Amino acid sequence: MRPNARRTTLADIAQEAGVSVATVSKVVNGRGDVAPQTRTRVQELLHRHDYLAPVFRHTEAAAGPTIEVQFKGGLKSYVAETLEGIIDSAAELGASVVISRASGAPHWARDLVSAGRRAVIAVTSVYTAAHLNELARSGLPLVVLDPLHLPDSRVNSVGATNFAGGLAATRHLLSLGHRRIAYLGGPAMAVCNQARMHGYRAAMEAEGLQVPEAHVRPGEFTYETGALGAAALLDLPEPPTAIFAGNDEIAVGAVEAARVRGLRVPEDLSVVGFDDTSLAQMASPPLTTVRQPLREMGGAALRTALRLANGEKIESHHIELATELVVRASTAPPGR
Amino acid sequence: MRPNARRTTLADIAQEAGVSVATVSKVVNGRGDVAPQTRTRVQELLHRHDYLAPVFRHTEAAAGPTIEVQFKGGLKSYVAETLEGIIDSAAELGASVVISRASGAPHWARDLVSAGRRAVIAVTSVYTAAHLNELARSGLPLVVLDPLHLPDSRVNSVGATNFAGGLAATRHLLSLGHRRIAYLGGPAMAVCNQARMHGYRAAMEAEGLQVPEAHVRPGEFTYETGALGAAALLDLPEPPTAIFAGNDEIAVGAVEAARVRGLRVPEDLSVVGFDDTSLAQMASPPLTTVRQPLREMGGAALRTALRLANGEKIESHHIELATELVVRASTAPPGR
DNA sequence: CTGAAAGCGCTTACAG
DNA sequence: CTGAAAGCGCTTACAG
Repeated sequence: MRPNARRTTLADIAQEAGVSVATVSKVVNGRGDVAPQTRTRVQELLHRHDYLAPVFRHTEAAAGPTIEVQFKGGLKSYVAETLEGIIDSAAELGASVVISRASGAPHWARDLVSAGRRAVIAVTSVYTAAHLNELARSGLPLVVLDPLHLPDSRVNSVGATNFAGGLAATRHLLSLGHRRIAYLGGPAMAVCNQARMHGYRAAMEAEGLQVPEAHVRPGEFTYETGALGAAALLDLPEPPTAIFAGNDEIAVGAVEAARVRGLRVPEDLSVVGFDDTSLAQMASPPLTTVRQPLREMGGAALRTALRLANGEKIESHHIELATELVVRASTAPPGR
Repeated sequence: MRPNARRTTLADIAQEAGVSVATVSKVVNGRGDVAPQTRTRVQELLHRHDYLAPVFRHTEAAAGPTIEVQFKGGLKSYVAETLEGIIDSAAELGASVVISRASGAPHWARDLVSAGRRAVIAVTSVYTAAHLNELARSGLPLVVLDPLHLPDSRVNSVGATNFAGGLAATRHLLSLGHRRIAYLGGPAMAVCNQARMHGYRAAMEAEGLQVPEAHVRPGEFTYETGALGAAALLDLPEPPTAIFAGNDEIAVGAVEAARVRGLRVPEDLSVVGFDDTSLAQMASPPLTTVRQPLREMGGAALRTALRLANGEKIESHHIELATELVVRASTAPPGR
């Protein structure tokens, strides 16, 4: 960022605001004894001049602005590949990446500001009104990657075209000749899951096919959901000949459920995943899946975070990158 | 770290060293115009009092000391699970984790010091003499996780009992009745690979078995090495009935090579992996493998890094955590 | 609520 | 090489 320019000091701001350095200092440190009007004017100037406390100048000069990436649950392939995209874009743009688990500690956002973080990227997390308030109070910008909620204009988010992906996956199975296709999904409340499922439903309806209730099963984005859900589906009087899974882990669990029952994939059962993490390429058989451009999504989130940290305006509070069907060896025409 | 104690200032050091604050300041900033003797005495005191420049005090108060984790190549399951261990231990001990790819930039170590990093953890990397010199000059402590070189007394490292793991994996296959067992390994120069291979050789020799040259194949720790290597092994006039793979990715590649040839695992071919990453649990069939306690290894590396950052002495420059055989569904007695 | 003044911890030209 | 002195950018009691 601005290589040679002398950094703005409190004195600069004080002069421009027509107040004393002491008053500006109070605003920076959030003391109470400042008139609301004065506070607003000074804050406005601090922001416009991208004022940075001297405690952070040294660090930023050496390692650039630092962005905090928070994740929930395990550091699975999905998160790891997104993180790779974030790290590489950060290296390119001269920023640093701190990684941690999302914490619900009382003043987490203010603590992050004190630690010099310039923005937060949350990977697949739920944010509550309390979270948003805490963030707003701290002034820390947030970018959510693969939001679990509906895009909310108060937060910036990066996702993928989940509906189109669900549609493409299901059409692929239909074009192979499948008619009994089940959907084994993630959490019912997650928007990404809903979009994938509705893409599936849209494709089925367009073909004039009824979806029996038992053929749509929500769950978690885990191997166990895949193994258990597929087992239940295969025990149905009229089992599906193909399963569209909400992500690759579910798909791999479904493949294992088939294997345990002596069914071969794809001869006896076709399976389509979602994400195209390294798991999909290494599954046996390699998985037909819907690719999410995870590294690119990570890169987009990082760039957005940096722009917000610089006080720039963002054109759109939500962007989606294109998904793409990748055909491998886990799908084939239905047997017999 | 030391919650209430007032931090040591330059004035404290100056008084104790019997020099002026200006001189101490010069030492801290590495200026040339200080007598070598004076410099040494002052440096000694700075280190003993754990002097921290004011630019870093604020950050450390809010987020603890920050440790830089560097990896090479992709952020694979192996690295991701280790990183999880590092992150969790850091959260517990109040430290922050910056993650980046290893860079060979000219003054990388000094840049890290300027950015306030207190130590570096390198995951599975090679370090050259140039690296070690750059580090020594910067004074930044290094901990290597799963070193690719022989433990060197100049660097601290954390590993696992690879030889014992190789022995256990091979004995398991022998006890199932296998006699033609092949080793499909990683890079020939990597010590962890060498130790696994020699564990395998030791188990074979103890049983009085000759290992044909063609049954030991080095490669990379990748799926491709597994797929290609297993294909070559299975084309041998007398193919092995079992393969011990240097890691889980190689094992999964071998499973796929078998599937492609119409061979079933474990009925026609047994496969044992190494690491027990999530890949092993999600493979089809689930992989018998040698578990490395990756999270614990990450935690141990983080604790060591923090102790070094605090100027504490470490008892041993290398520690190894125990591996453990995990039997799943990819191994069985040889067929027919 | 505001700001003059004292103070803090550090850095830097410069005289010796 | 060393350090007295001026200066920097900020914070904090405290008087008004």
